[in-house]
Amino acid sequence: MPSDKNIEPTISDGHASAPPKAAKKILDVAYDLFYRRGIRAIGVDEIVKRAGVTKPSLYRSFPSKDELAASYLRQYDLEYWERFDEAVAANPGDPRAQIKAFLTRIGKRTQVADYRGCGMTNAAVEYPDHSHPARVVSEANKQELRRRLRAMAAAMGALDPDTLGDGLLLLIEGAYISGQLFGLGGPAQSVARNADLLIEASLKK
Amino acid sequence: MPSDKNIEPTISDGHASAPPKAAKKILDVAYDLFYRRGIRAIGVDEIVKRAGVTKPSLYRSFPSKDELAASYLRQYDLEYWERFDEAVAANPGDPRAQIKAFLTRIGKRTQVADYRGCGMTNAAVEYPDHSHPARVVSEANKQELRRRLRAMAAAMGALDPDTLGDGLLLLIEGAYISGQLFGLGGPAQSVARNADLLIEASLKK
DNA sequence: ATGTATACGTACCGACCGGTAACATTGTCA
DNA sequence: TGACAATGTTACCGGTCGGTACGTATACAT
Repeated sequence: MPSDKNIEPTISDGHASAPPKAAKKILDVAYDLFYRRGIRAIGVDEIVKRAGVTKPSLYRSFPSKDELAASYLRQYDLEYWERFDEAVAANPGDPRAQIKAFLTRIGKRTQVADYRGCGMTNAAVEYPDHSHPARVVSEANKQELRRRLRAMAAAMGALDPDTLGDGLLLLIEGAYISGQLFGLGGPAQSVARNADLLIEASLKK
Repeated sequence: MPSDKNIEPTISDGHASAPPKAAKKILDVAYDLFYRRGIRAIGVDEIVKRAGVTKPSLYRSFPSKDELAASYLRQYDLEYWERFDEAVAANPGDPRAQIKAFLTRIGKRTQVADYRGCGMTNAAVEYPDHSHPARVVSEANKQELRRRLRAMAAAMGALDPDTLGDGLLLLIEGAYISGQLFGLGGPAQSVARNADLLIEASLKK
């Protein structure tokens, strides 16, 4: 599989004005459009038009639209764990506070009129086929999220860490979805409070 | 808006062999395909082919594909509240048991390899535009679900009924989504247990 | 200056999208 | 038998889909 054609193999861009790299512009535009309006809803023509490039440029950097969608999600994955790790780093050694910080942030992000939820979740809904490149990335992201939540539930001292970890995952996914369903004033604003109640009820006495 | 062309306005079908009604076959096939594979993923050609009818027949009964999708969701809505009311009727006067029965059922339904979640939720993810006919139906269904859950939380005697109702909604949506993300053995199997823990932690002492 | 490699643009492909026009066929009831 | 409504048949529309063949421009090394 010679798919070495991806992003930024160039040197180090030492001095001024390196060529803006068509592939990067394409991925940036695709990221925005795929996330906001859905992958199936966006055609490659619109992507190249908004990126100011042409279609062959897209297909020189990405083997197919499906693979471009997978690249979008790989980028999303990176930024997702950045946000997660920020909440963790802000509360060292206190998994319960880490969760609370992460969920408070999610709860806030959902409180805008056009919130679009989680790009990973949305992609999985759009592509039920488990072998689709985008879905493969999405499922891996969710498996990792589950793993981390269960580990943190164990670190909190939960009676049944796997159940608590999964409960937190359900609340998080519920926040992503109901955030885009209800918009402002929706149920997602209470995700941190509900999570804390669930944690309290799940700890060893 | 003369959209009186829908389903079954015919008399009572007293005796044998009423014409099988193309509109019903179309809606049945569309229901199955839209739900299992997504609305955007299915073209009208495939629907009419699988239904054994022709395209003009579809457009005589439904003004557009978008409206057919909305009709699919209206049918989904009917069956959704049937299932909900079953769980309610099975536990008269006991809202906590009603919730538990409903969530136990959801948890079980998610435990198959190709579970596809909630048709309402999926449609909202596919159509971010709030004015889309399918999304209008979806949002109405979720508003009603929220209303009922909050009312039941109040009937349980929760300290903060709106927060508990919303927490249950988050768990339910999380179960729908993680059911299709993880399949067998996923977090959705614990939705009833987590809901019961959350309820326990939310009641007046 | 010239070769070479890489990045880009023009123009095009067949297939499918949702949707329609015009007409033939059928079954049902009066 | 005749009239009506529902369905089927065939052919078609413009637009968009994802994807590509092929020629051109630019940059750099020699």
